Amino acid sequence: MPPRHPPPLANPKLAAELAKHTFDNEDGAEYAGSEFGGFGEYFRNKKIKLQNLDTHIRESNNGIERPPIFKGCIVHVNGYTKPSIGELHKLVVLYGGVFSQYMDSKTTVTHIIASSLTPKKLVEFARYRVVKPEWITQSIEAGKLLPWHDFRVIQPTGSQRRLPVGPAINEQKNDLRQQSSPSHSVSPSKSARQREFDTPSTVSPHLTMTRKVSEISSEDHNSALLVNPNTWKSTVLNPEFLKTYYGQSRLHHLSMWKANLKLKFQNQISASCRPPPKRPSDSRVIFHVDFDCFFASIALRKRPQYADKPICIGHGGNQNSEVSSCNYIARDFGVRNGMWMRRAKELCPELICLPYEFDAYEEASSCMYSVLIDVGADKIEAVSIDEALIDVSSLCWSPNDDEIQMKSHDLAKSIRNKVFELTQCHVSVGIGGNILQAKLATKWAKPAGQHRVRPNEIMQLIHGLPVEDLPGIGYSIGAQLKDRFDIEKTGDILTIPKPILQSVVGGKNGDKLYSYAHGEDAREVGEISVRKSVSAEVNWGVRFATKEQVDTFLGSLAGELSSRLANLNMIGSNITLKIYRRAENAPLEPAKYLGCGECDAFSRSYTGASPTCDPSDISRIAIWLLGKLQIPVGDIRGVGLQMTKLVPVHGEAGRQVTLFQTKSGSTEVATRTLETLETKFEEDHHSNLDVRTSAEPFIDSKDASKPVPQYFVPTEISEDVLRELPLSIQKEILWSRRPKASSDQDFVAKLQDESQRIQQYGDITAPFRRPAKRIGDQEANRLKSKRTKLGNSSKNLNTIGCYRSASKLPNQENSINTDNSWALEVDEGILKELPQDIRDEIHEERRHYLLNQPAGKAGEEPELSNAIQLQHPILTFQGKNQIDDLRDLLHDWLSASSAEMQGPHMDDVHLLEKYLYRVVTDEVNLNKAVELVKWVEFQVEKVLRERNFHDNPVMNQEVLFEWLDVVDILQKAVSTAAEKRGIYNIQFCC
DNA sequence: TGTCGTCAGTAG
DNA sequence: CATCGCTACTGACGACA
Repeated sequence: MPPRHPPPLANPKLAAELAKHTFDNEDGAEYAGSEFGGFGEYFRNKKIKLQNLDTHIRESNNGIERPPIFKGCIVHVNGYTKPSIGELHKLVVLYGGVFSQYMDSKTTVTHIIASSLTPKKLVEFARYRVVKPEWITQSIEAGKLLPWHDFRVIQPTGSQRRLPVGPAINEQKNDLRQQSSPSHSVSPSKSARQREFDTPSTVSPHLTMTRKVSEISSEDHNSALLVNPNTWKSTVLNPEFLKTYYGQSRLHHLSMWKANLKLKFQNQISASCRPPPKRPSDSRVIFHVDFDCFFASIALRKRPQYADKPICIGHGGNQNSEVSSCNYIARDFGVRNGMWMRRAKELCPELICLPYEFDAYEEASSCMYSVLIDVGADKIEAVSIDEALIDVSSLCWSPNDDEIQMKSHDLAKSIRNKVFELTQCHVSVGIGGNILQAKLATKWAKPAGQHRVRPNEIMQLIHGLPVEDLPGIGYSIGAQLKDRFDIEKTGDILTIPKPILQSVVGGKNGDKLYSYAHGEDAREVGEISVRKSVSAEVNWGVRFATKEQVDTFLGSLAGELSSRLANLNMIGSNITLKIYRRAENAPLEPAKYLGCGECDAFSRSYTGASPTCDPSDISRIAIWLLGKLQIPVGDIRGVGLQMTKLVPVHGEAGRQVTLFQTKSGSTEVATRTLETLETKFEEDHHSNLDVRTSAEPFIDSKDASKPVPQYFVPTEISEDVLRELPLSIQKEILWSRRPKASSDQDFVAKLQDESQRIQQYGDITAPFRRPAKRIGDQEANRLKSKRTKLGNSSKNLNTIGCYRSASKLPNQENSINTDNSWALEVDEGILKELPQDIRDEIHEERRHYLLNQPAGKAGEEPELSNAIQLQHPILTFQGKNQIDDLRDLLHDWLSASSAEMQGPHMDDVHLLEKYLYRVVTDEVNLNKAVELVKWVEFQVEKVLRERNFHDNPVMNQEVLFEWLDVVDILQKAVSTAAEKRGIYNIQFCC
């Protein structure tokens, strides 16, 4: 047994954490006197302890005088840093500064040290001096406090998006990046040691040239890159991409295999009528069966000549491909899975790289599983293609431990022999009293062996293991434990009071660590779990130069997701788009060919009222979601689509499947799955089922000839999205939105009140009915000539680069729309009216927007009609959409009404009001709306002046007020709409 | 207090 | 030439009602 509770002060980092910890409001039972005698009392006064710690630091460097470089500085460290938080603490204190452990005291903190910040922290710390750790180390080297500006992590606004990428600066940034936090990287599980090679390597001479030009856009860069047809073929622009990519991606295969196997064995369990006997948790025998370096072993079957040579599996033997598996000879050289080939070859120059054989893996795997099925275990759980758990308690357990030892060894031996017979590959078997123990035992079993962890050995065995060997503990948590507590071994976990541990790694992780450190594991083999998400993503070969390319690829990815859902007979109502964006300081091309390099991840999701698996629904939603992210298309390095809130397709199970490309046989699998899933769903997801049953029926259910449609019908879908949907669905949505009790006061409610308007005034709904894909050429040309008046911005408007979302969903409407494209169309006349600061802001937005437009390929101007419909719709009112026609219309309306001595008809006013509102928000033409309001005002005054001249002045005054009210209402609508887009103080002076 | 959206981490 | 950096799940945390 490891010492459970050594004196805390033996470990300075722990002492620091303890000192930070507040013991208020915690159940004292966890560390009552008997367990952690004196802790609470000893650390009652945190400040004293901190001072003690700092004194301790100063004294430990006996006598050496150090300049008080950081005098007056109060320094706080955020996230992982190199040097670590502990070392920085020491340095700051040694050189005269004060170290602040507390986040909540950041108001008094003078500097925050961080290698990099998550996007959230970037915002949170925007007002603080956030500096790289080098500020500390270099200041000490220089012997004086260096200006913090030179080390800032957050660049001042204005230059955030585009930094000059001249070679010298780039080089420096790469240096910094190598030390940056893994939390910022796409693959945090990769060690920093490996990632440091993820720096730009050889690029084509052409690209090298372009990189020397400052201010080159990522879109231009991509255009240049894609000129090479071979490169183009490897990217997502190739229509064949998904097929070839997924065919060759090891990680894709691993994930798919895992999911399929899991499903298969869960079905088998639920299909078997005999429920396995429930056993107490202390009388179980679990086997963990695992192929030894699976891929490598398979490769060697056909190539026995390499059996005694170091080999590995990867795509091509070149520098930046990843080692996916390697044999034990290669491991002796230090080669590891996931390592880049270049590094592996450095470690082992003789290393031979062999190709993948995905089909062979499946075959060998199924042999192993057939052996395991024949064992007659109580339960079986597929962990992955090469790894499984079986619960053999019925076969092996006995009150006598020696008997368990004997029985389990015989069984393990026979499993290993049978699998080897069938596959010529070795499996190792780990045996233990729970999953944790079995998996750990496998480490001792390998290679080609078996090992059982006896109950009396378990603690001793576990306590010397690196914490990362525990399930669920990876690179990140491991690093935190090392940084914060200086802990690397599992046994040391128990030296930390649980609440303090939890304050660092989180509550659940803390619990898990504690029970694992005691050798306990509550999980059971073959636990049934319902699939909660289906997703498809690509983070390699993603290079876009235009928005059209992104849309097309999102379409393909939506198709992929749709067909995966269909194969599972699933539909879902929540779609999440995930985007990897090239990190601020990352080079335009990472070291890995077409890799994503260092990225920031963003996601946006949308929940509809009823589930779907329709590819065009998914595609439209995805495109719309991307609009919310405002990411320059050239910086997109990864795209993912995920469907959640899943429900199984009821009834005609086969029908949905046949709508999509389906592998032969998968229908059968899916159908078998169905009952299991539905049963499970009804147990687990009552509320989810409600979603479907409560949705509006879109097609008369009495019409039995039609299939029940699974349309995706968001209740609060934006008009943007609505317009993109097929006409039939649009109508159904409008119907489902039919008015309940609409208050005259509630403008928004009136906007929802569509269906009545359809009947009364057909024209107002014209924008909904317009097939968004088809705008007539005539109309497009007229629009073009109109747009040209905006001057040199017209090209950018039409070629598109930045996504936009004109309207947002309720609850997601933030104070200011971050879309800055609106700035382009603010009328110069209006601009003059605005206060100076707002004018500046608009100019800045214009600059920013234009800067972020990817230039279309020279000589390949996208088709105008196509480009326009991607921009925004031209809304029609009573059949008119051109400003002059509309003026005529309004003129006639006013003249006719006033000729009859009438005030306005309020229905007409509301229609116009709504139209103008949407001209601003959806058509994104503030100028047009303002001009129309001015026109109405002008007409009102003019017409009424004329009437005044002839008729009863008293009558006319009442009517006059009514009409002036109309002007007021319209002005308000336009102002409100403009504010929604972040434009204030609109002037309506005629 | 519960629910939702987003982000991060993990395994194989 | 290169290269094929996926996917399902859990958990934390802040915003919101």
